[in-house]
Amino acid sequence: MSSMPRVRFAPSPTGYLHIGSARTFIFNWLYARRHGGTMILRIDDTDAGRNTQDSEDSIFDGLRWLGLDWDEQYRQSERLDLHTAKALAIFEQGHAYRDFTPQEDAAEKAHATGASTWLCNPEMRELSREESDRRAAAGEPFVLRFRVPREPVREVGFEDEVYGAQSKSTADIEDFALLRSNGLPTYHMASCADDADLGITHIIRGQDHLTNTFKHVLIFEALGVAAARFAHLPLLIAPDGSKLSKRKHGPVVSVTTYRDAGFLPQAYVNFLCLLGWNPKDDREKMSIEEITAIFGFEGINRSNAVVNFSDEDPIDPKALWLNSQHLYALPVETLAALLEPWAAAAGWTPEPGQLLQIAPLIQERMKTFADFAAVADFFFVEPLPPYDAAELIPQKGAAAMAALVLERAKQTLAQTEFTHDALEQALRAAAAEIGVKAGQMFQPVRVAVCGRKVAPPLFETLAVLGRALTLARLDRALELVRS
RNA sequence: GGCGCUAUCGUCUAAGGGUUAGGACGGAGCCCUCUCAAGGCUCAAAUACGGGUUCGAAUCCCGUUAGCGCUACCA
Repeated sequence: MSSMPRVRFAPSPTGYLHIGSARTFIFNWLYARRHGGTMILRIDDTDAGRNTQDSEDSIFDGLRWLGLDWDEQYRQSERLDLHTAKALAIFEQGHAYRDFTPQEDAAEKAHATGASTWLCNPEMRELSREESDRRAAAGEPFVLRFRVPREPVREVGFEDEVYGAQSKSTADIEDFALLRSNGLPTYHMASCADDADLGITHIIRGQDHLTNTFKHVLIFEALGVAAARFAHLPLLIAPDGSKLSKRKHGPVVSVTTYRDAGFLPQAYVNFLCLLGWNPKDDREKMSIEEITAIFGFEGINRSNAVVNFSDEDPIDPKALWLNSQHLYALPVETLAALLEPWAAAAGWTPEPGQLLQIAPLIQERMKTFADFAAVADFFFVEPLPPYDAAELIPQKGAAAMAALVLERAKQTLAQTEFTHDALEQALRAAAAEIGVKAGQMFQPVRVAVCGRKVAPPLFETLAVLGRALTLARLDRALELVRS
């Protein structure tokens, strides 16, 4: 009987929610939800100097926007006693020692060893317990270092759920710090103590921690606890192959960018999932429920994934397409409701029910909500923004034809029922009567009513706009074409 | 420098000894059509390089190259 998995996402609050972090959260979340396990959010705020409340808030905001939740929450800084106690336990077991080398000298000595890797300072590693205690009692500052097994050297290994069997010689692992000279635990110490204490069963995190894992295995051993299972995720990288960084790549790495760009959270989650994971069939557009149903480590690949943005366009084209697919699949009622804040942002106040009428006309003409204002303006703006009178002139026609068509349209529309079928029938008949092609009839009307040639289908649009507004705009177009 | 990881169309990826190396985005073209979209169809586009193993290698092994990561009293 295996117990339910317990997984955690452990961000350090030093900036906004990074898309790579969001993806790590999602993969943890998927694993937990797939297996009926527990999702834990742990704020790794042991680096007091760099943590900010703003950052923490933006992480929460980002996760909430993505529609993600968690079952337990901890703050690492509130668990310092635990970390220190565990570090001391390791020390008492003889798996760690005090290093009294002043911080300034340490770097120098590490460099002095030349090209080869700094492993330890034998002088400190071999210090007798008596002397160590004496100097500590005298108040001399020290860092507590893990005593990596050296004689004999041995292999440290673990089985990664994604990368397979991993092993590394202790000859290549330095005596890393557990406690800083100010008494605070390092990341390695705090993280392992918490993972052990919280009963984390699967540590799912970025591949940048793959080599750190050997140290963590050593810590778990020294703590006398069974290590969690590990699953490392390929990293998200920039088109030039470099790691995505806030400093270098700016807004591209922030989840809020996609929210503000009018993405649907479920679409962005879908996009993130497809970076480094695939369902093994040809599905692309998937709901998070569908993904949860089949998520597993087998589907995760091992090479880093490029987020395909450019200087001209910070949005990955595939993310955009995926968003459009989710958008097109929305029920119109849902779409209409989601449009409200975007209408408000554009300064428009839709009539009750108006968005519901408009939604189906523009649904397949938006990639994101950011397109809404440009696509739907003529439904709300009166009078229309100025447009070039030349736009009113039909294909293979002249200004005279424009005037003729518009005049005839005006007469026709003054007495036609404003429904799709009636409008189409009447306008086609009108075109035939004055001897122009249907397109030569429709285009000037479209421009008169929408202010441009590119717009939703004409009859639906007219039906929504209504007779009064349509006739008023036709009048204005006539003035324009005659002047 | 040391150690670790990775390498399939421009990008995301499938194929894990036998396929014309598949799909998707993006690009090009055609169809549909009242414009624009959406949709349908077609085309161009990849196994980093070199050695093995094997009847047969994208796939297994070795090397090279490249990229990434770790190498802090950051996380």
